[in-house]
Amino acid sequence: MFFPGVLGPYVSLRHSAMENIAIARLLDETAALLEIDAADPFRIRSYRRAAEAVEQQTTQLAGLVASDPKQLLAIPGIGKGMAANICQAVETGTIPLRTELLAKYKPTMLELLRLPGMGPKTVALVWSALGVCDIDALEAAAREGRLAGLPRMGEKFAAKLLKGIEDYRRNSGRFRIDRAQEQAERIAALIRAFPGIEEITPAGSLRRGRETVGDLDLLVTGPACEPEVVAAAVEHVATLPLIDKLLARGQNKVSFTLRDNFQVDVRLLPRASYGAALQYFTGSKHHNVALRQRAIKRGLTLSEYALLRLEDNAIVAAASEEEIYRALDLDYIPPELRENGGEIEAAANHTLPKLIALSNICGDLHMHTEATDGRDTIRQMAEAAMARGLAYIAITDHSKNLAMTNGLDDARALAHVKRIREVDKEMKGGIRVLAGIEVDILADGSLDLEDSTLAEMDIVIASVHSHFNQTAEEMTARVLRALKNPHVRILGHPTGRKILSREPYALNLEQVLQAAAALGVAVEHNASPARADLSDLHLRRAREIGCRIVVNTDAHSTEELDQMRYGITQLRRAWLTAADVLNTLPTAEALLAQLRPKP
DNA sequence: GCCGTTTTCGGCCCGACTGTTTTCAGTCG
Repeated sequence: MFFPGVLGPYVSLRHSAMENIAIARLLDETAALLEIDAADPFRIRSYRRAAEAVEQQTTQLAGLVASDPKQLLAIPGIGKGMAANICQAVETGTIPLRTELLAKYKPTMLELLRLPGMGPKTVALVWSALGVCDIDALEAAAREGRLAGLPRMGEKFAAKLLKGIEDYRRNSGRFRIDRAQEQAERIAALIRAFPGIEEITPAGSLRRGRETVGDLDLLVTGPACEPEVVAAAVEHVATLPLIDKLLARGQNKVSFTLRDNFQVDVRLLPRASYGAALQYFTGSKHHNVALRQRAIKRGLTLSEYALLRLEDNAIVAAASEEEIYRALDLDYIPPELRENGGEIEAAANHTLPKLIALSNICGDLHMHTEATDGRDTIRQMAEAAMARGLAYIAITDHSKNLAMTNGLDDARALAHVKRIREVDKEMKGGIRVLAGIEVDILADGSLDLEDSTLAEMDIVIASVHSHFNQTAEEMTARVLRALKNPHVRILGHPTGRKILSREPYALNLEQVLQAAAALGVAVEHNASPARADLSDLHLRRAREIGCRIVVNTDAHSTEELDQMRYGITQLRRAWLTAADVLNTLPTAEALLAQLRPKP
């Protein structure tokens, strides 16, 4: 936590302000280096656990280190050694063991671990055998066939690796929307501390709700941003404590990067032109081009400063986006639709859809508890969901095939249903708690629990968790067979896509969506920003085909229930309305009636 | 390295799937 008002913006907070997330990253890097070093796997796991524990703390540990380091020991997973590591991290910016290992290996090797198929053993192997320690060298080695001499590295491996490198390069430098959102909120809070700042809005792809964000554009306005006084506010922004590198500092713009290389551009704008700037910097580029063409046809010209009449440069609109769109004879276009994908025509014809909103969501049908890999209890999840205004939820823990998550076998799953039913009663109608399960689809398309077990569930979500290198035909056949199991009511995260780490697996999604529509199985859009597994195009297609769509958080803790907002953003980008999504139905009964009937 | 003891040593989520090594180590979830 930063306190610019107390410490003043000029005090270097570099170490004392080391945030939990940065400490967690150091611990995690140490774990990765230990893996490459083939250290004791349990020791490695302690570092990983410690990293997770640190990340989940709601108070900043740097403060604790300064006041009472002993309190660190109260955190589960933090013992004497880790407490010392955390203190070192806060005081020196690194951990001794990490420094030591970085002398033996190279920091770029940590990046290699992010490539699919590259685990610690393989990273260590290419380093010892070929001296390869970064992505460029690895790519060269793969292309030149130098990997072929190494165990388990044939043609197929090299091809997969090159594809992985390509995907990685395409996505690197971009940040997941939730990370960008968090950073935007933190920076906005610091900027707002300056008197005379009234409004701060993230523009660019964050405002449009893209899955990933390249850099952050923050637009700021208020009396302090008027031209004659803006210099002081610019000074405030240019000296924010979280700035790592100051890149540029102009009359009303400050550019900088954060420690993780995330670039932020802050623009301080007078109120009178705020709408034009917001419109301009929100984009997209294609949307803006089309809008400017439309303006010219009307004898107007649109820039980041204003919408002007060409003949006499008179200002037609500038202060708000609404008046700019209105002056162009358009209905207001929500940022999520601004991709030049037909939204301008629709706005002209008054046929823009009334997009779904977070407030339309009445239930969440996919979440985990401490019974498997979740963090909280059934009761805690129910209470948290109720506090968020939901009318119903489904508890859907993992099944046994996901052994790593302590997945439920038939006996445990049945016992879990009992407990869910009890909690449902305890909630006394404040919220309905449905019993469910997320079963795994095995390679042959069968499910990993007995039908008699599934029959006890209100909601059965079938998900593919292991997809590896199957062909599209194999994957599709697998999913199609699972859909035919009459107990399955939802197809979970159907593409298995993970943002920033891998491509969607090959799967004939068209065939799968058709089958789901025909069988009445709902298709899930997973709201978790790590997955966002159906793209907006997939979602539009699903609706066209007549698929029932649900949006679920797949929350593993009460806090993750908040991730619903990111799922809604993706649905909005797909032009979906509340009527297109099943879990906007007001009651559990209404929803269950719309899902495929239980056999 | 952490934890929880039957307190100071032994346990620590484990099974499916991959490539290509004819028998399994490595990766993934």
